[in-house]
Amino acid sequence: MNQALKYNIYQQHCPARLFFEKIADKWVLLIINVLARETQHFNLLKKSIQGISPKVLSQKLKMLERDGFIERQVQNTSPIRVDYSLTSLGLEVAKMAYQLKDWAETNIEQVITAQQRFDATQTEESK
Amino acid sequence: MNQALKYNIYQQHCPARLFFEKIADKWVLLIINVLARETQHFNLLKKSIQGISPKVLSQKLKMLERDGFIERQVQNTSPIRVDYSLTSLGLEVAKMAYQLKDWAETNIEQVITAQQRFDATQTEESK
DNA sequence: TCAATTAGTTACCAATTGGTAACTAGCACA
DNA sequence: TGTGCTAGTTACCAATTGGTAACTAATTGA
Repeated sequence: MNQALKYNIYQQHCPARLFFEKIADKWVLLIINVLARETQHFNLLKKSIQGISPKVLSQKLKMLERDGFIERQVQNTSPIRVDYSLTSLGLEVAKMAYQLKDWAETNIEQVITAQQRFDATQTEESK
Repeated sequence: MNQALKYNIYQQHCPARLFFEKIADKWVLLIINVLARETQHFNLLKKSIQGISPKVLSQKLKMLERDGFIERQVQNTSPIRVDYSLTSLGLEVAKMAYQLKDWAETNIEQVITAQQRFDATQTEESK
């Protein structure tokens, strides 16, 4: 059976749609991008992703662990350290997350140009 | 100059980060996926993407047009019809949006399995 | 003249999301 | 015993996001 027929993100209550909504999230994609570089612990992640609060980071990590994208490993060091790393499933999402990140960083100038062009025609029209 | 050094999505106020946050959005990715199949007009888009309200659709389309991802063309039919289609810039994002959609639809079952496994260990622990 | 169709827009409200700051818990070191 | 470190959690509040329903505007055909 074709998966594409079974699950459809355009359908509001389809499990694939609900899941799609979860990964189409800035914090999730940023976290996955950081973990794709290397295993990190909580405070390092917080430092890497500027602007994320411990509350949100904790929530997203929990969700990502439950979904099977990341692995949480408590290290018996002192003070305690908890390592987060991508699973093989998470690594697959990381490829796409990286493409988005890379695209954003290399094409942002084109977007800014488009915005300026658009804004210029808008003020033109309102004359 | 290396673009990767100039723009960095991990930095909170970097233009690339702001832009990344805009495309890491479920409605945006759904709209782009629909338009990647074929040019559509407003009501067709609304029908295709179950659960989107006209307000949100209108807002996102305006943003996507300003950013240079889609083109808005008013057709001189009666009643009026407005066609939305991807630009070449939009087509690039569409490739990534499609990968995410496809991945979600084909791998959702693995995620559900992971969730069940996780939930089982959690109730185990709370005994 | 009135209903229908397309493409929105608007006001108002509800839900979700996220920030802040202070807190807990366990352990080590001075 | 008290301070510092890690890894969170919690309560409370603010901001953002989104839904609903009713509305506009232009045009066509009955």
